[in-house]
Amino acid sequence: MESEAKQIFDDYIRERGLKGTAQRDLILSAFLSTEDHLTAEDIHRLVNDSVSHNDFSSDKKHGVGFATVYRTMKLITDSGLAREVIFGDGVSRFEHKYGHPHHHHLICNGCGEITEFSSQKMNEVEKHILKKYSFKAESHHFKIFGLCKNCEESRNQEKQKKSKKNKKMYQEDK
Amino acid sequence: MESEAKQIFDDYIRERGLKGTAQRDLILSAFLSTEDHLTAEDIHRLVNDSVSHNDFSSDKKHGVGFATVYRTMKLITDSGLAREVIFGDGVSRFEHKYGHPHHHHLICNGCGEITEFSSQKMNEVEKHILKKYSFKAESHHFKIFGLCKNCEESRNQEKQKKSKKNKKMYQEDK
DNA sequence: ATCGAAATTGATACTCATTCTCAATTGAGA
DNA sequence: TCTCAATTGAGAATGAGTATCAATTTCGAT
Repeated sequence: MESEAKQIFDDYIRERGLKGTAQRDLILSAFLSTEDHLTAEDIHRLVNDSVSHNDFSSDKKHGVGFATVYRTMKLITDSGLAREVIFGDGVSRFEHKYGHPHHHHLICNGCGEITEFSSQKMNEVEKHILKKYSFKAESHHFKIFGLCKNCEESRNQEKQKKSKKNKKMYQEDK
Repeated sequence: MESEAKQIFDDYIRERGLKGTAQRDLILSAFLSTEDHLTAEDIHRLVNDSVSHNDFSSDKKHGVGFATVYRTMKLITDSGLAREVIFGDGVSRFEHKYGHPHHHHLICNGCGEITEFSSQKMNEVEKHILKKYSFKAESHHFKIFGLCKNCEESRNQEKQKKSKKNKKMYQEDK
């Protein structure tokens, strides 16, 4: 649960002689509040929106800064609660690691939806590859980009409408 | 072969009403000259080094600019000769696509060595996943980060040497 | 071979995510 | 409470990649 995660972070902070702060609490809570794959900007927004809604802090002059979000997400990642994922669009995202066994991702190029999957068979194939190349894995990630069911269907409908405008078309390798 | 690739690029250029230029030739040649996974900076260096060695162009005032490298690599990618690969270190790399069937990567965190692999079994597992989620793949990429055999061995040796230097140690009461 | 419209180029300014710097503030152990 | 190291926010800095633009080059039409 969320409180377990907070305990883990708290332990991590104390073990290192670091300090607990209101900002770190806010950022961790924001991160834990959803299962989404959040960017630093997402977290920054979540945190500052929630702060402005809390009137107990009406004397607060500043929101939480971007630098603090980045710094804290690094701590949360190092504590083992988060994993950084890179989908190649130039922005890092953070996903839950605690209580979330390793998985891979389907990323929809249409709507951006992210679906997680895992496969025992794939793990076995990977193990075989690693042995073959005498490679010691530290992390691994299979990403499949494409179209989710919904986006594929709506794209087909668009195609029918625009079917006269077929200009550019080259084949993918297969 | 290299000439076939150049023909493909030439065709691509002409089909689009674009122009052939010395810079584009240089950049394509640099890209084709190696099987490495090159960054834009790598290509920029390769191109400008080779130019300075060619005395036929001693009246040339400028080398090929970074912008031209980026622009041309985009063309080469669009022509189907290159594929952009993102290893998550903040820099894009380009690898051969023409004549190189799809594959995945082992990336050594120690020396940076990149090993390519492919697996029919993995393709089958992927096909199964795609069906399960009704997902239409457009691209996919399995990356495994870790240590190659050499780096793993030298890391173990280092560990043995430094095994006495364990100073900092906080109690782990759990 | 020349002409000229259109494409291309290099330099440079810019964007954008992320990191760094630093003075001011804050947390927590003594 | 005191003290001092850790933390903070603001803004500067970084670094990869893109956009802008005047000058240059290409290439098909003449």
